[in-house]
Amino acid sequence: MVTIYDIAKLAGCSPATVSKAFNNYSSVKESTYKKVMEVSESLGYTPNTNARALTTKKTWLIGVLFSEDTGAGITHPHFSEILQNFKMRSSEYGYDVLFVSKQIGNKEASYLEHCKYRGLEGVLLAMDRNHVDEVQNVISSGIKCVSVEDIYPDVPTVIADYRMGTLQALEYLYLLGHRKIAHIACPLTSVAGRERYGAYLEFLNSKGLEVNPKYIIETDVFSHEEGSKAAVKLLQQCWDDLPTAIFIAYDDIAFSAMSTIQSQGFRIPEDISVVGFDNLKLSCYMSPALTTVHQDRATIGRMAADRLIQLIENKPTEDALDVRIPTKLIVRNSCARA
Amino acid sequence: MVTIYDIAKLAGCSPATVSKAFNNYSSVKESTYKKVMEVSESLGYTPNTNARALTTKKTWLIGVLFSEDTGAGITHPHFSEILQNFKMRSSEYGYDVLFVSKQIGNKEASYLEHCKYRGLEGVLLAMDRNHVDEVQNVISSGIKCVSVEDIYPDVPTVIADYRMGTLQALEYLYLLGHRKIAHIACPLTSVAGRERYGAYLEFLNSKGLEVNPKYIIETDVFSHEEGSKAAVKLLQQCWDDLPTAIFIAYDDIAFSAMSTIQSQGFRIPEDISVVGFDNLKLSCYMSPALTTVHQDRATIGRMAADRLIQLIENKPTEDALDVRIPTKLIVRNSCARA
DNA sequence: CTGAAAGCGCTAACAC
DNA sequence: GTGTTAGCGCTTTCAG
Repeated sequence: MVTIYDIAKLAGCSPATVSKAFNNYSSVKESTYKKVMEVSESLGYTPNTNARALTTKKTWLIGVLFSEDTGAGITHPHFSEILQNFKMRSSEYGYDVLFVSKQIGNKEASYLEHCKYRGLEGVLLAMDRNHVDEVQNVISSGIKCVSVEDIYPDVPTVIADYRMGTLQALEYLYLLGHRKIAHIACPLTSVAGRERYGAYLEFLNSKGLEVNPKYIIETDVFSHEEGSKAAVKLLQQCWDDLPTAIFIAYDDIAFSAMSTIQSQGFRIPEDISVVGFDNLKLSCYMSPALTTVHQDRATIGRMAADRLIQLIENKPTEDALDVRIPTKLIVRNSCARA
Repeated sequence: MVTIYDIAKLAGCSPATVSKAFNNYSSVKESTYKKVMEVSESLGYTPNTNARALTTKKTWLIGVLFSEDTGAGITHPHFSEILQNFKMRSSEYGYDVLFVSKQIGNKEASYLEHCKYRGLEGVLLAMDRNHVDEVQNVISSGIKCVSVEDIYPDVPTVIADYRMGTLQALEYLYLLGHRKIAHIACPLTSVAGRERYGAYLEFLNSKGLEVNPKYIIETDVFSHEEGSKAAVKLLQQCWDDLPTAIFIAYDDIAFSAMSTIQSQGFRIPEDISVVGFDNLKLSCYMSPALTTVHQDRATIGRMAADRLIQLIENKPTEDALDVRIPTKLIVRNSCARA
């Protein structure tokens, strides 16, 4: 391994000067800077982060904390896109991204221990409620955090404006004349589930529509399978007074719900209109193409990185603690006039 | 920050002993071991990787190299699932997973420089051909590598058996009586594209079927949009002699191709049968549900981790350089008798 | 079984 | 402008 000592020797200067050259100290003379760079180039020198971090206490390392349950986490198209953008933005600032784990060597460890072990300067939180306590420990430890999935007290949050999106979807259905609008909610343990459900109730209220409990189905997990189950249940429990439209809180669930509804002999949108939420890539290839609420995951990922790094570097910000990214209704073919 | 010195003082022993305790040296007396653990527990001690790595030269760090072009990389459902499993398996062995980037602090760097900078012990390769030279540099540097996407000389590879999968798909169509089988290939710059296309030709040959160039469409990128374009082109160029079945080398492309074919007035499977490849989660929610070739991404991810860590730890292996994971045909509703 | 001491590669005062 | 020196937190001989 090439070190600054090797370079110092060949460049005819001290290790300290080499270090300074690499850290762009203005005091280093132009000519010695060049000499140093020349030599290190020829030796194929790369600085060693571990040594650097040991003295500076700066690791340039950010952790990401994702659920690892099947179907969740980075496997989920929503999060993978956020992660991708988060990673790219972090890199631009010079920070590297590491998966937080529960393992140190061959020992089980807590998330917090792992974060400390690696000297993570900040952590992106994208965990479900299944591990709140552990996550709360990380937050309480003082490590800088930003969340893109759940809401924790005092932790900056970058999430799509779920209320806005829900209202956009429902307003659209309302304009098409729908008054009997059902709702298939995603798990109410999630912010997405709660806020979309809350906005649904708010909307009905604001329009003076009655809240029919039979029109509301709550799913247990974020998964395709749930959609079929929910659709079956919905149709069953209001067979005598079917809704004319369904607002489904999550595209992935909408896909399977649609397919189930169709297999029960209903036409979409002629018999029942459907609006989803998320605008997953495939929603346009459903038949009919799904009308849904788009959320801007690229912006979420990038902005989460911006905020986290602001925090890490103690930069002032004017952003609110809870930042909401505007949504947009994407109209396709899954809705018709009532 | 709590260090071994703090612990040594309180536990009434030397820092060296603390270190030994934490590294499970058998020479440490049971009672002092307990004392050390007790104290470090109460102080909330966590060892510091940077210091550790500096002396041991072992970072317990593995890099993952993914394409960052839109639609590729971890955003791609295929890779995100591989990555998820790779990460989980690596953690079990005590290795942490870091994204390789092209940035060191605020300086642009090569992948190799970044790997050296972070002291990565191994790298998972999942890059497209757009950056072969850079990837080749990493490989040549001696850093241990395993590929799940492309094939590089002397680099262990864990990929699904694309030939097997293709043959399964085509054999099935053949049994249904299809003789005019078209092929929409994914980019031939990829192993997936080449091998599936190659197996397609091999199959036609083996059955004594004529290769009709009009029945073959090559797409340029892995994306939904390509599917529509390819479908339009295919239908156009063999309007007077349509195929009765299409083998589409990639589900994502199949989704949009199907939707385009249907919008042109053809029924699937009555007029045209379709088989895809990959068994993406959503293939069962297409209408009709897509018959496709399943590849076992969980196994690929896990096995890639196993192999990489074997390499890192110089463990002997009996695995071939190029490991192929068996595929399975998943029969749904997109094919009918010819 | 335990401890002293050297050193991993680098940075940061402080002298010069 | 440049060099000397100490030290970051840990592991690892080697004595004892």
